[in-house]
Amino acid sequence: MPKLGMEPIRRTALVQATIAELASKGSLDVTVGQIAKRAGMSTALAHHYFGGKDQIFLAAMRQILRDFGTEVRQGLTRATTPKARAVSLIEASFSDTCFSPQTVSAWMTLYAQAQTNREMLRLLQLYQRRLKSNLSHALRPLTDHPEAHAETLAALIDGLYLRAALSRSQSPDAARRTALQTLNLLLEER
Amino acid sequence: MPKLGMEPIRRTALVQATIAELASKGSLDVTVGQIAKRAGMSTALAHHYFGGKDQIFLAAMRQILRDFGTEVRQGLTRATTPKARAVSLIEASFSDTCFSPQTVSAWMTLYAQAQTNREMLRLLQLYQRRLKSNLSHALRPLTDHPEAHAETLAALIDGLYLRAALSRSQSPDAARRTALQTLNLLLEER
Amino acid sequence: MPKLGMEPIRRTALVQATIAELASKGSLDVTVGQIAKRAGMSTALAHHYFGGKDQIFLAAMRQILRDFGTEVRQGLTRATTPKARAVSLIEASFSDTCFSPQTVSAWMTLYAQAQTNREMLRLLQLYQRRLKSNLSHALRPLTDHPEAHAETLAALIDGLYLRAALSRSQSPDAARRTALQTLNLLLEER
Amino acid sequence: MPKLGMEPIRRTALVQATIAELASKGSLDVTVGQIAKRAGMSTALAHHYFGGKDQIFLAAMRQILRDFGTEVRQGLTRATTPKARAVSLIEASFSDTCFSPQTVSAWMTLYAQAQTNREMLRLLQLYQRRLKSNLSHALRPLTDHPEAHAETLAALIDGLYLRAALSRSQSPDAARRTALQTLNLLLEER
DNA sequence: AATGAATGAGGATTCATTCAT
DNA sequence: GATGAATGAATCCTCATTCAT
Repeated sequence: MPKLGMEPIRRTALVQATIAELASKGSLDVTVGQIAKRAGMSTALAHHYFGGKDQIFLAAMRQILRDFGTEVRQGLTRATTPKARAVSLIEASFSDTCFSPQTVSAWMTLYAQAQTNREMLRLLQLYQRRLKSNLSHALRPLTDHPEAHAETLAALIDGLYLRAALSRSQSPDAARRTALQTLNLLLEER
Repeated sequence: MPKLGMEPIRRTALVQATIAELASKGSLDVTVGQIAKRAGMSTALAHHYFGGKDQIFLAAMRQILRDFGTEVRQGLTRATTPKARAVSLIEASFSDTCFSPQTVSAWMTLYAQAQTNREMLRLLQLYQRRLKSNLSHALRPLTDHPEAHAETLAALIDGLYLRAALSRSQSPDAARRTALQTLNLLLEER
Repeated sequence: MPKLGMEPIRRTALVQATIAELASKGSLDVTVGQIAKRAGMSTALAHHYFGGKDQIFLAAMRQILRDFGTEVRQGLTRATTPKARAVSLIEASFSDTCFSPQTVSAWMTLYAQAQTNREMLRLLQLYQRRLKSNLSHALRPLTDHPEAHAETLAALIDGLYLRAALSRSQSPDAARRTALQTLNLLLEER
Repeated sequence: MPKLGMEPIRRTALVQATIAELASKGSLDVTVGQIAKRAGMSTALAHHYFGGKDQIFLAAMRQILRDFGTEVRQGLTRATTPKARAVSLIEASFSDTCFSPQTVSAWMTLYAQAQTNREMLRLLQLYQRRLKSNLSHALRPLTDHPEAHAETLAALIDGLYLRAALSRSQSPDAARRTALQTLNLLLEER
């Protein structure tokens, strides 16, 4: 019997390498060769396990979103009140990991690719729906317009993230504060 | 005898062609060859006038932002009250032209490129600063926190645009309404 | 304990798979991976039993010629007169099996490969000699020039086959009739 | 103005190089790189002028058929009687150039490719139709069955060529004689 | 001013084959 | 006997860029 069970190991390694390479290059211009090299294997093996560059990329994006989702869920678990749940969603969106180079790169990749790549678009929409649904669920006990406010907050979070991640005109911290203030404003409304 | 004054004509043609190509491809995968062909000249000439692909792209981005800026300024001119000025800024951000394929493509390009390309980043920051400054200027007579509210609105606009442009989970129209409602909310606050 | 007698089973399976794959692809562009998969084993095992792709192909060609040979012999057995023997040779050459996709593919492969592959050439020559020898043997009681006529008929059969197999400008049936008419003509000669 | 008119030169060079490479390799396994190198240019240029490997190959095949066609036409021009025309067609089919390595390779390529490549098939059919039509035209004054006899002779020519070209069991000369004898036989028939 | 010509460098992908288990 | 693992080498193709005219 041959060496067994390498597939998950290799796939994981490739996904990690993709994320790392994405971060170090800071752009989408990452070749399968670079990824494979970083993952310690031949390009042929990378293709063998993923079928193609697109799928490697997709797997990397999925991983990043999965990690983010885990963080979000942990925050929600710790929160005991509806308000605390909303706050935790905002804080997860501006955590340090969200601003690591690879995560920023990945998000920008996702935005750029979503225009042409069906799967990427689906992935992005999944995230967007989840954020909004989490927010509206948290806001339901607190306002008469949970849906509308969730939409506002979700968009605000994305916009603040974009500005903080790319232009540094605002620090992540300031972005988080702005989001929290808007949350308060939305809830105070009579 | 050489034709005189060709430079601005050629440059304009190339910029227009870049924007058009960006729109039709819906992605950054546009080659100099395609651009030059659409502009009715050789790739060599395109290089001659711009020096390289990056600079052609940059010029195209600049043009798009310039066009957007013009639209914004026209809206501001027509507005007679501070509130109307703020509304016009929002409306300009969700106008039809902003959602044309080429503009969406251009914005995503800008976000993606801003990570690695210094000039692209500068351009993006320029837009961001201008939007915020326009907003805060409009809000100044209306609120005690023009800066903070401008920041909030600017980010919200970007986030709503992103969602409306990419995922169609929201229509441009709904995005505009959300922004306007938030504007009202911010101004109603005592 | 090792399974015994697997070798012939595996080899047969691979040969059949090769022929099938040749047919479904309709060309020589068949990979060892595809063959092995169809045969239900790993590529490594295919190599283990055959040593290399060339030998797998060769074995497949041999099998096809062997099958054809069997058909020919059965036809000859059923024929009771010299003329009937000649007719049966012609009919075997234009039987349905000869025009099945895999057989056509195999013949073209053989012709193409014969230029560079010694074994393939030998195989082709074997077939050609056998056809001519079968024909001349059948014609011997019927004509003064069995060798010459056999050569003519053999070439005619190959040429008609080629035309019918590839271009469909002629149906297999028409090809057979043409060959039979020429046979008659050759025998009528005084 | 740039260096002009290179296109036909380059295309010709590539076609010649393809034919030469086909001959020296004796098989279809010829890469664009090898062809380009032999033609003294980069692979990129080869692609530039032809668009792809298939089209380079196709152009080479066309050239070979064109050359053959020219030879045929010259033979026909010199022939003064119908019989002489038929003879000249046969002789053109077994001329020395037809048996040069590159021509043989090209024919085998054509047969093999015709199965999958639409254009190659069309080319082959073109040749087959032309040969038959030339033959039937020549035979018309000489027999009551020009069509049938043309078909027989065309197929016989192809079959004899195949045997002479590949297996050397027969010399080109013997093949020609066999074809001529069959021609006589077909015309003597009452 | 303008361009056809030309290429080097690289990139995704494929595949026959080998090896350790 | 059997196979998953792994790869080197090759192939087609693309593209930004340069150059001579």
